[in-house]
Amino acid sequence: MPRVAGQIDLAKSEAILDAAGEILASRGLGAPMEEIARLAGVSKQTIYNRFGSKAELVRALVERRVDEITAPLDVQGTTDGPEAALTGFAKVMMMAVLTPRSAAFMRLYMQGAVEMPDLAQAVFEAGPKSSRARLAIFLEREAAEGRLEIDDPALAAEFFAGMVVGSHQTAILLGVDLGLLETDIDYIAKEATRRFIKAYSG
Amino acid sequence: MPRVAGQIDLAKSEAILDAAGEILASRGLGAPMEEIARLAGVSKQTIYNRFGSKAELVRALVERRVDEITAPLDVQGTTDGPEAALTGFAKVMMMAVLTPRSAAFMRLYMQGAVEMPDLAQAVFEAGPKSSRARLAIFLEREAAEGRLEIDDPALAAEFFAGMVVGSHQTAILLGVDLGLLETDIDYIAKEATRRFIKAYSG
DNA sequence: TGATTTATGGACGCGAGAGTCCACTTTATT
DNA sequence: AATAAAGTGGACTCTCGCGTCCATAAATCA
Repeated sequence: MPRVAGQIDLAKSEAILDAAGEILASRGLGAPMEEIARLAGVSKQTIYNRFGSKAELVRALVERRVDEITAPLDVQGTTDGPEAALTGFAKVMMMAVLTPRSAAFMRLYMQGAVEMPDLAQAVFEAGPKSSRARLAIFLEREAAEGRLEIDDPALAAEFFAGMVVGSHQTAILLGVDLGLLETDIDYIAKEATRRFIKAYSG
Repeated sequence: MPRVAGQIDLAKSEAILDAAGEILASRGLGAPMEEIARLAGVSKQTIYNRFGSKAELVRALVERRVDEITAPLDVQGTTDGPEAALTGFAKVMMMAVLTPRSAAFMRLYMQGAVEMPDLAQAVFEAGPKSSRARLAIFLEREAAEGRLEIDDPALAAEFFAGMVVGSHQTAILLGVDLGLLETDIDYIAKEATRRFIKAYSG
């Protein structure tokens, strides 16, 4: 008989979300649906068929992105002291935060913070909060094994993350290009690690 | 003869800017001019007579605000070590950054970063950049007088400011209420100062 | 008082973008 | 081939907000 119901092309939904991310991140929440449809190679109606409304599309987009950013920021402990792990964490974190792309997304979330508070909350928990929490766990372990002296691991994690990201994040969110090179990132990561360990040694 | 030209009520312009700040900060750049006019107790036409366009109004608003935020973040050095000065700086900074009002303004600037890059740049230089610069000067002085050992004062200033503001800024920009009390701010300021000094002692 | 400037407020033109409608085409299934 | 679901594209409605226009009303000077 006929084509069976619910047989939609999942790749097309992905294409729509990709396009939405591209357009919305660069032009803000006000960007028109027409453009998203055009970039996705899809008719506007198809977007509405699948997502219902612009708000729902944004919701789906953020939820997918949340899954993406949760993963990479783990802290691998080694036996030869916390230096390497902290420096590695610092580098990954800077990379994650300071690319124009993630800055554009962050601006998008912040713009939506008023209209869609629950989404912004989810982003915060999947991003900054969870990465700090993992770092705190790592620090607690290091402290337990006597390599550092930390009374408040959560606060220490905040401090380290803050040192690393610092005002660079504010700058890039304001669209100011600081022109950080890979060597700068290396330097900052190493120096932050060195000072942090000094601050938390017995 | 007639009323002489250019005899406009300056207080009215202030009222317009106040209202614009209030409305735009809370509702974003998309908020309608009608509301600003209503809150200012002024007709819409008057706003256009004085500012010409919405973009110009925003420009004037940001320029005024830039003047306001440049002032307070000075670092008062004392002879009895850097603790008090740093803790004071930390508290002022947290207060300045973490109020809902300044967060709303920051969101506004970030939203405008795409359309009005020069404005966002001005905000960055008047705010984060200048406060770090002042802190760096203070640290350099402390180092020169042998109370701290700092090879890179600018980076050290970034570190301290980052420790203090940390992820709280990201959170509040995302509209997440961390419920920081005055005692929490005290605790963070003191702990950050303590660790920072430990990290930068000979 | 009379001339002139500024302010009011409400109506209006205009463009833009969300979401809908619909006739038609494509795609998959039996 | 016949059938039904999913997609297309373009026209369409509706709402909203910017910016303008204008007739009228204060305010300010000589």
